[in-house]
Amino acid sequence: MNDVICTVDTVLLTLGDDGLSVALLKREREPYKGVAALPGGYIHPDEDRHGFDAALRVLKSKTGIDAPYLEQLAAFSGAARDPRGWSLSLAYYALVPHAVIAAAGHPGVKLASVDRLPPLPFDHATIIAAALERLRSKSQYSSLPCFLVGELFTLPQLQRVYEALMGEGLNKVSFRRKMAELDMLEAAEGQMDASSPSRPAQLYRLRPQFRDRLALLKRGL
Amino acid sequence: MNDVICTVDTVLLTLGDDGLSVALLKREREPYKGVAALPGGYIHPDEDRHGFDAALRVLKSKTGIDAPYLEQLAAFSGAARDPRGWSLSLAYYALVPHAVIAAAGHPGVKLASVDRLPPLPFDHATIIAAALERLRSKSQYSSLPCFLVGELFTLPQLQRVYEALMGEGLNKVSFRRKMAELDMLEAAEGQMDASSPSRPAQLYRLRPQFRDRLALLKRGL
DNA sequence: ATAATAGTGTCTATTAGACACTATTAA
DNA sequence: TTAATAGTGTCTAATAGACACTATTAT
Repeated sequence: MNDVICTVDTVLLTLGDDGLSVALLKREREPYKGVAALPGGYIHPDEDRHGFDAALRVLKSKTGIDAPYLEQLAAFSGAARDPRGWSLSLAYYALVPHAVIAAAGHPGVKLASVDRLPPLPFDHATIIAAALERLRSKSQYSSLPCFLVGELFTLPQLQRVYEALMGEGLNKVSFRRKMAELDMLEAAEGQMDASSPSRPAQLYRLRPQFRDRLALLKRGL
Repeated sequence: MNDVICTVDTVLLTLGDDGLSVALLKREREPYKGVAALPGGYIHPDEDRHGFDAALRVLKSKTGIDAPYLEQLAAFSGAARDPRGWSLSLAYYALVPHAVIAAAGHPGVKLASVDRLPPLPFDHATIIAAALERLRSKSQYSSLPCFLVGELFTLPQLQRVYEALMGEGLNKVSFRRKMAELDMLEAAEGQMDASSPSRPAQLYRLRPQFRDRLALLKRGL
């Protein structure tokens, strides 16, 4: 009908020791064989019910990660982006806690700090830039950053995540007011200690209704 | 390679006498021949440099409209949305002043109020709903609504457009403070009168640098 | 002058941030 | 006890909205 190469690419983001990082994999085939690239693959019309399914399948098969926060980013298309011909990539982005990547432990998956990306094939650098912009923008007014922390977390931890994403310090009182306004957290009865030579902080978890959708603020941040 | 049907669909929006409206066209071919649908068509890999180009071409050929505000909305894909098979539609949305549609004057183009849409083929109702959500959301913190008015407009007119999109009245003083903060308007030297049996309002136009990109508010409207 | 809407000055209410103070743990 | 960080009360600053007043036109 019309010979468009249809693929999905996924920007899998996590927050590790050297900040926000993307999962990259060495390509197994030409073009760009051996070059680190976003986990991606062809859409399988006989297997994937829709694009979202395809992104889930690709993530699972290439990184071992199962049910992350996953959202369509945009479609990237054109004659110039792939040497094989006119192509269209459905780009998705996913957020996972750092521990989840370690636990999945797929061999080829390497994390690269978004501030020190290697040269990337196709328009993958553009796709990552778009994902970062989306993540940072949505972090201003939603619970999106919660998907970068584990199931249990403290408010100071969460605030540090927001601060890392938005690149600026946040007022503690305002931050807590906003989290209360979002009304998405519930206190766990345990307490934090481990790392702290100081007062332990209350642990929280996401309330069930916000584990697969976002809580939104009226007036940002 | 993989047999995915690749199309573009465009949600062309305008603000007319009965509120926000979408341009619909009767389909010339099966499936759904004769049914009103979004202007759309196949991607032409030999002709379109990328998806955006395809959307421009489709809009021009089906509605006669030339250089509207045009932005990618999302990709809609899957096995179930088109009886012909697994398909992927790149959806774009466009904003134009009402007068532009009249001036283009393509025969088959009908405007339907978004509150009274006819039954639509494929997932076009979903696509329109997504476009409206995007438009309303971006209107909260950007100059997007300016693309629904003509080249010259008054602040009261612009405020009415914002109010129509957001479905609520806005404070006049705050609205004007925000427009000043956006710093995107320049006064035209003429004055408005025509319709008014009262004081004429100052005419404004978009400053050149905002004619093809958005001005953004820090803290929403 | 009157009616009608444009445009502004200013007061009040709401929201965000600064800052300090109390709380709770480990050593 | 001290050091360190969690958590909160409260004052101040910034922003948004209410409201009324002046401005400019047609009749």
